[in-house]
Amino acid sequence: MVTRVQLDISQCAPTPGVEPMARTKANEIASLLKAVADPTRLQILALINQGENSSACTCDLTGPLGLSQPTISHHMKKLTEVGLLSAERRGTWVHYSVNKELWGQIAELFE
Amino acid sequence: MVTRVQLDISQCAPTPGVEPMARTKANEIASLLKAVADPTRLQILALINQGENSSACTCDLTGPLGLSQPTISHHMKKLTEVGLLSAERRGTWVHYSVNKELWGQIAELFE
DNA sequence: GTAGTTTATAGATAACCATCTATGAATAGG
DNA sequence: CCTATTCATAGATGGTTATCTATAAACTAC
Repeated sequence: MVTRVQLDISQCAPTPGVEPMARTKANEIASLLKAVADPTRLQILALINQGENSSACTCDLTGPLGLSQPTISHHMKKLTEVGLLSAERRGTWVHYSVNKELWGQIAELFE
Repeated sequence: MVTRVQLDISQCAPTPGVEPMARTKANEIASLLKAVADPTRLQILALINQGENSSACTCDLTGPLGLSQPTISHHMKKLTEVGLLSAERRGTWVHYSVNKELWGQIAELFE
């Protein structure tokens, strides 16, 4: 007796063998993108990239962005946590600069 | 009488003339990135790009992602609203495909 | 028409997040 | 020591969102 493979095209049948992106990897990428997907943080990153030496301190940003110092500090922390900003203390000031390598790796996700 | 510009380097003085990215533009970009900055939607986009003809319907995704149909539908709507997915109805099914141009424009934001 | 299948919507809930005010910690200069 | 400046943290609040169940809408086939 010959067994036939029944192809039921009237039912929804996802392509077999197609595995979704691993959830852990998706979570990692999403965390990175979440850090950038905020209007204020986009403005912050643009402002830092705009500066002469590509760095800025918190107090440089409160004025132009019209936000309180704790709010800016909150955003700097978010960006630092994912590695997009690196912080360096020079006396009273903390200078933040953009991690260009990670910045470029985001671009590669969409190529 | 000559007026001197007083340079007080002990105070925080943001570089004059440096204007932040326009808030409206920042909001637009953030909306687009927010749509992508979700682990489930990253998996959805990867699955669609993985398919043979780069398209998929909702019912193809519920199984592999382990989520309910309304949840998938919710995510498809989010992605469609920002233009990252386009929907085409063929009979009972709705086929979604990725807008490659917009996809590439995201990459350009990080170059 | 009825029945089955796929997609969309409505409503609820729990979790998350951007912002504020108030306060503390760290540093520099007297 | 004290004062001033910069940055970080804690707590509160209003808004957003990812998920579910239940239900409706759209389409196909009989």
